[in-house]
Parts: sequence; C-alpha cells; structure tokens
Amino acid sequence: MVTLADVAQHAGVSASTVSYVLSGKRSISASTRARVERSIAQLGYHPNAGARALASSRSNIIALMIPLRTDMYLPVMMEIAIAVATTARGHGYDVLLLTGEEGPAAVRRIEGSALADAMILMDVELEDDRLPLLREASRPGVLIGLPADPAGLSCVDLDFEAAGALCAEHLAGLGHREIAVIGEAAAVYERHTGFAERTLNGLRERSGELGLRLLHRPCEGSYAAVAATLARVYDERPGTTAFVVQNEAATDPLLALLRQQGRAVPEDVSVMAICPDQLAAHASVPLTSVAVPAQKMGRHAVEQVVAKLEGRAADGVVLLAPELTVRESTGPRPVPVPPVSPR
Amino acid sequence: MVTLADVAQHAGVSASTVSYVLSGKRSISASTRARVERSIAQLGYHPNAGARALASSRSNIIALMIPLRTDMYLPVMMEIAIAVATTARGHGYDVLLLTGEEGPAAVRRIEGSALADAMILMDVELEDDRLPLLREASRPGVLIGLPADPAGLSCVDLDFEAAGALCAEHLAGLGHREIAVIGEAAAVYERHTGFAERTLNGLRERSGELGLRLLHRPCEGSYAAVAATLARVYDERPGTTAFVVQNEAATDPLLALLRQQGRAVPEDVSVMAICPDQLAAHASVPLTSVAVPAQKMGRHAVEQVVAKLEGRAADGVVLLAPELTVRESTGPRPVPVPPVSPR
DNA sequence: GTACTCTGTCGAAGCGCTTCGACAGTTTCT
DNA sequence: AGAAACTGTCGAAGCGCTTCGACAGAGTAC
Repeated sequence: MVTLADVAQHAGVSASTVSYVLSGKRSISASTRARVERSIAQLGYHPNAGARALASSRSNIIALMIPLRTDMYLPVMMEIAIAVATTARGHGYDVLLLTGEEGPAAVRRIEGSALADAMILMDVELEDDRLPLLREASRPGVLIGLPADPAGLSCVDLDFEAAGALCAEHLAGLGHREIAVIGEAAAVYERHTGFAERTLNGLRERSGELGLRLLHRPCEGSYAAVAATLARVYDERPGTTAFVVQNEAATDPLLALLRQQGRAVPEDVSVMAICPDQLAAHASVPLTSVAVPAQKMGRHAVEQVVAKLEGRAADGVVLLAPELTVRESTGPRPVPVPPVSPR
Repeated sequence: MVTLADVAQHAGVSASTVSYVLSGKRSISASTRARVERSIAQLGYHPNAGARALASSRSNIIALMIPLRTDMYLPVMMEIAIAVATTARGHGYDVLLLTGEEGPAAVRRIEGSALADAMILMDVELEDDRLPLLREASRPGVLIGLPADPAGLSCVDLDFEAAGALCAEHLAGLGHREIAVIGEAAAVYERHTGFAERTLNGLRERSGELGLRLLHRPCEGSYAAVAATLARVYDERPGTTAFVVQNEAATDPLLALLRQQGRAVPEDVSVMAICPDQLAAHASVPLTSVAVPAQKMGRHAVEQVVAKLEGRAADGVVLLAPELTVRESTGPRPVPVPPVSPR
C-alpha cells in the first residue's frame, strides 16, 4: 500500500507538500508540482479514503436512498440511480446506495457516522418520516420528489401538475371532450407519494377550464388489471375518446386491448402517456407522451447537492418543465357516427 | 458530534473498553457492557466511519459495479442491486454504487484507496478488462456472470445452459419439432456477455439430442423489431410451432403480434420465456418461463463476498439451477391441418 | 539599506478509532 | 499456600491524512 509519505520521500519533499499538490489549497512551484505528480504516477498512489475522511471530515460520498419496493417503476429508479452515480463521479463523489428499508434510521446513521457528506432521497412521501431528521441534519439533503412541506429542504421533480395540464390541453386541442385517466396502482395513491396526485390535480384543473369530462381510475400494470379497468371505463363513459396513462406498465396492455377490440389508435381513440421517452417511442404505436426525465432529475439532484456542499446554493424547489412529444397515438376526436336509424 | 471518548467518559470507563464493547473482541463484564450500552443509546453515538476504516483497515463497504448501458434489462439490474444492498446491510455492510463507465480504473481506485473491502461486478464480459486487476487485487471480488476464464475468481450466475436445455426439453415433451428462439439484441451477442450464448448452447445441444429444429434470431425489444423478426421466422420456417424468448422487452410485442395474426397461444403456437417471474406472470398470456432469479443472484453474491472477507470461503463458480414454471402459454403441438385438397 | 510583503515549503498536531501489551484482581490447580 | 491461568480493564501507539503556524528566501517599497 503506497502512502503519502512514500510519495513524499520518493519526490524528496515533505508530506504536507504532497498533500497541497493534491488539494491545491496552497501554491506550489511548478517544478515541485511536476516532481510530485511524477512520483504519484510512478508509484500508483491513491489517497486512503478513510484517512482522508478522518482528517478532513469530508468523505466525498453522497448517499442515495432508493425505495425498496420491488413492485413499481423500477426502470425509472434505475435510470435516476445511474444518472446520480455518473454525475456524482464527475464531481469527484462516490455514491452510497441505501434502500428505503432502514427508513429514518438510515438518515441518523449516515449523519452520525459521517459516512456520507450529503444525501439524496428518492420516492419521497408527502409526510415522510425522514424529513424532520433531514432538516436538522448538519449535512445537506436533496429530495427527488415533492413532500407536502418542502420548507428547509431542496427538492427536484418533474412539474407533474403542469404535465397533467399539458395532457389536457393537447387532447382538448384535438377536440376530445371525454377522457379517461389510467393511473398508477391504488397503492401509489395510498402511499401519498404525491406525484400521482399532482398529475391528477393538473389534469382536473385544466380539464375544468377547457370543458373536458375526466374519469380517473387507478390501475395495476398487469394485463388483466388493465382489461378490467378498460371495460369499466367504457361501461361508465361510452363516449370516451382519449386516454391518459400514468403507469408505465399499463401502456402496452392498453394498446393491445384496444387493438383487440377493434379500436384503432389514433383514428378511433387517442392514447397519451406520462412515461420515459424511450418507452413511449418503442410502444406498438409510438406514443404521444410527456416525458418523465429520469436522467435529468438525477443530474439536477447531484448538482444541487454539490452546490450546497460548496456553499453556493440554498434550499429550494426545482420543478422541471414537462415536455410533450407528439408521436402517432393521438389524433383528432373521431366524428361520432350517427346511429343508423331503423326505418 | 459524539465520539468514543464522550461515551467512555459518560460511562466512566476507558475508550478502549467502549471499543471492545462495540466489537466484542475481548470479554467485558455484563455490568460494564450494560453501562456502556446505555451511554451509547443516551448519547446517540455512531462510530465515525472514516476513523474506523483508518484504524482497522476495513471500511465495511462493498462496491457494486453496475453497467452504464441504459438500453437493456434495467429491471433485472435494479432488482439485483436492491437485493445486494439489502443483503449487505444485513451483514453490516454498506454498498457503494459504481457504474461501468470508469471500467478497470474503478477497480484500481477502489483497491488503492481502500474505499471498499470487496467488489461485486455485474455485466461481466467473457474477456473482461477488469478481471486481471481483480485477480491481483488484495480484496475479494465476486462476479455476477461468468467470464471465459473464471480461474481465481468467484462467480454467481444462473446456469443459462441448463435453462436453455430445460426449454428444449419442455417443448420437445409437448411434441414440438420446430422452434424459434427470439434472442437478445445483436449488440448483446457482440459484447460477448456470455449468458446469451450459453443459453443458445444449451438450447442447441439439447435440441440436437431431442431432434428439434432450431432457428435463432437476435432481436431488439421494440415492437417494430419483433414484428420484423417474426415475419422473417415464419417466412423461413413456416412450420414453427413454438417460440423461446430471451429478451424481456420482446415478450409483450410477440404475444400481441401473434394474437393479431390470428394465432392463438397456446393452441396454435407455444411461447416460453427466460425472464424474471414477475414479468412472465403478468404478461397478456401468463408465460411458461424459466426464471432469471435476480434477487437470489444478488443475495448469493453478497454472501459469497462476505464469506470471503471472513476467510471462510474460497473461489468458485456457483451456477444456480434454473426453474421452469409452467403457465398458460405452452401446450401440445397443434395437429397440422391437411390442406383441403381442391377437387 | 531597512522594513515589509509574498511565495513556497516544512514540521507537528490531531482527526476518532482499533489493538497490543500490561496489569490488578480473581479463580483454579496442586 | 504458592504457582498458574484467567478476566476485565486501561494506557498508549499508531492508522494516513489535512491543516495550521512558522519560516527562509526572494521581491518590492521607500
């Protein structure tokens, strides 16, 4: 194991000089710097993380807490996690992966042990147990999601209200009057993760202004569940001409079922989704969608957290503006065919 | 920040005694232990991770290197990652998340900086750059996957050859004679990640023994790609009566397309998949499948790595036996309808 | 030429923990 | 009763690094 002292000896300088070369916190003459850098390279020196953390009280680690739930939108979580890890590395940080399992105790543990310099929390609920602890913590934290009370915290999320509104506008603009929302599984609403409710609020409000009739049904992602929900929708609102889907797993089954029922998309019925772009683009009918920008969210969260660590950012909520991409699954409202009058 | 010394003073003992209470490496009288433990609880003490790592040269961190590729089987990766994190926590370890981006340099960095005590690598290629470094490293490593030469390394993976064989057996047992394999995207084969090739080997070998005709086509997961592949298959082998799918994303499109073409599953054509159980169970036709046991793999990898850290395990390859679950998508080979002879 | 300011380097202290050897006090053996 | 073996606790050293104050030497100001 190569140590700072080894490098110092090899370069013929003192240990502190090597340290200053590494950190840049004091000026070093060009010749000394070069000599030290050569020694570092030759010896293959890497600073010991523990010693560094102990001496500087900075671990250069960011903790990322992901939900444990294995039932839901894993791809989005994974994309965020990868974006977080990649961005963090770019800023010289490593990422510690925590699962939601430990709950608030994890926050305390990280804080107490100085394992990480900061935390990023995913899957935040409206009244999350971890938030009070995070507010008191001496280390910065950033949420991906939006709790009921974001005071004293930094948050990054998609503006789901605006996303909902955007959907309503798009469909209203195409002349639709009755639309159905295929939502997340009921459990998601019960957990009050917020994003689903916010989408719904946005949809409802804008729909009201635009004179759309809205029907919302939570729905599991399985084929059978989508089939049941669809049947119910047409039963309750036969005049439905457009769907908004906010459940990644439900889009494919929905398209398959509509096709099976002889309803052409978008000629007979329009479908739009709130989901990652990749998914929308690869569906059996490329879907008009509002993107869930997983990568961007991960990147923003890290940048926010790093900014706070460097003391050049305050708390605040960042809501990313939703972007609508029109693909092939939405079209004008079909002209209602007048029933053939029996003569 | 509460330190060991604070606890010691509060409990009226020396620092070393507190340390021994924590580690259990020397015997401590029951009364002292109780007193110390009460102080720890009262003060809310957490050992400083950096100091601990420095003094003991063990960080209690396991590094997990996941692929950066955002194109492929993210859910499986995520499931493994979550299982790794959960299991590791159960053994007192935290997990550091690295992306494949850094490549071999990451191995060197972890080794040099003593950031982690051990590494788990995912998405291992047959001739992986990281392996030589890992073999020389002083810290144990475990691969999830199977490289060309596993000598000097520990590996955990599904026995994909056996999985392939199992598929062939199942279909042969139902009387099928011509089967088509819808494989992973061509890029996966080109990358030589191994698992796809191994599956194919298993399928080929057993098919040969059982007199099955096999057709293999790599295929992207998008709807359009599956449609093209399917058309090609029926063009080249009109007598195909069963499909084996090894590409999570392709199953749904395949089922939808078959339905669309008026081919009933399993009456007219059988479909089986190699994919996580959850996915198979929720498809539009519940799929007979060989499970990819993501969680089990993650758990095994951690247990192996912990065993090595504790000096009670050697290198070795663990191939998990595949398990076939018969659901509703496979049935006996349809009786060929003799063409109606024109009279 | 004296007084001052910079610049570049060094030595030493100390971060909070683990661990080794020492040792007082108690048991057990003979 | 004395030797031998434990038990339970303590003090001190040291893990590899950062950082503070000190200081020699060079440059600048008057």
